[in-house]
Amino acid sequence: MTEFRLDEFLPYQLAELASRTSRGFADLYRKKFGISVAEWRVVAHLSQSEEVSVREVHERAQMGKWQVSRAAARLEAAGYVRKRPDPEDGRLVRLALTGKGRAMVGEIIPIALSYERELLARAGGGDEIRKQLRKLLEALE
Amino acid sequence: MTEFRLDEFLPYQLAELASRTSRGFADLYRKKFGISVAEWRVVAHLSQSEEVSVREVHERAQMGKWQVSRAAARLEAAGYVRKRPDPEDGRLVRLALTGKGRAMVGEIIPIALSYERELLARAGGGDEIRKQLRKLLEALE
DNA sequence: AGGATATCGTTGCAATCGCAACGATGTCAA
DNA sequence: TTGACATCGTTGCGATTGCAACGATATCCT
Repeated sequence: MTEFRLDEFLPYQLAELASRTSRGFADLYRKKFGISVAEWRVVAHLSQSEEVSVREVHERAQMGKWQVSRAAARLEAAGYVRKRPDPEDGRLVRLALTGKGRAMVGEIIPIALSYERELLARAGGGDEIRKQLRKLLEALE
Repeated sequence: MTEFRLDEFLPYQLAELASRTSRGFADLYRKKFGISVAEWRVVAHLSQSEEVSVREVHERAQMGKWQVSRAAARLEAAGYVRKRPDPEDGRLVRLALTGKGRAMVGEIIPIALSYERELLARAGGGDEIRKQLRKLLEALE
């Protein structure tokens, strides 16, 4: 049989890295704000754009649209996000951060950046890692 | 507000890479052999070692032991894996591939390697990517 | 105009997941 | 020996996930 080492296999390594970094970071904000990874992604995306539809987040943040929908519902219930129907297209729902939501994102973003910085520092350097990851991502388009 | 781009954020990029590569590869064997990612990991690990306990797979393959247990149960039902109690320690269950299981792994491994090769080739080179991923993994220990 | 078709967001449901608790077995110490 | 404790693998159960179908709205074509 061809010899094969699972822990040298690229998809396995990536899954490992993803689950560890994602969990490590999520632990930093879940306790403080009670939001999930999906909800974090939505508010992070909303912090870039003033007002966006569910569909846009679904496409740009690579989430299922039902994930966005459910995340938005929870975020609205928690007072972080406001939902209103698009005045021009009744099918669309426009999402935007509330003041409370903006405050939360304003707290999380520095945590995110410092988490990332520390990770890259511990891996030595960082620019080279970013470059290689980008190449991989492009290869998967 | 501090500006922040989700698609430049390391944990997000890694999650993206992991889900795409994992899904892309899984599509290649799920249709043919009807096994899940967890089951693939178990058989891949079994292909390296003659006979191992559930606990060993759980530790080395970074899976919850209940995942290993359930995956092993399904694999046994499908005839890919044999389970028997350890003769020296009645608590342990020793897992091993059957002939059918070895045949399956023998088919999947070349697929895995060629999938990985193509991915790295499309990302240009590959050695540098592997090195950077290893550094990241070490940084997360 | 109006019916067929497409798109958007939501929801019902089944499968999967992780945690915690369990029974079974083994170990250790008194 | 025997009782307390540890470890192994499994399972029950609640939470999360993804898919597919749905109602509502918009667009297109005749």
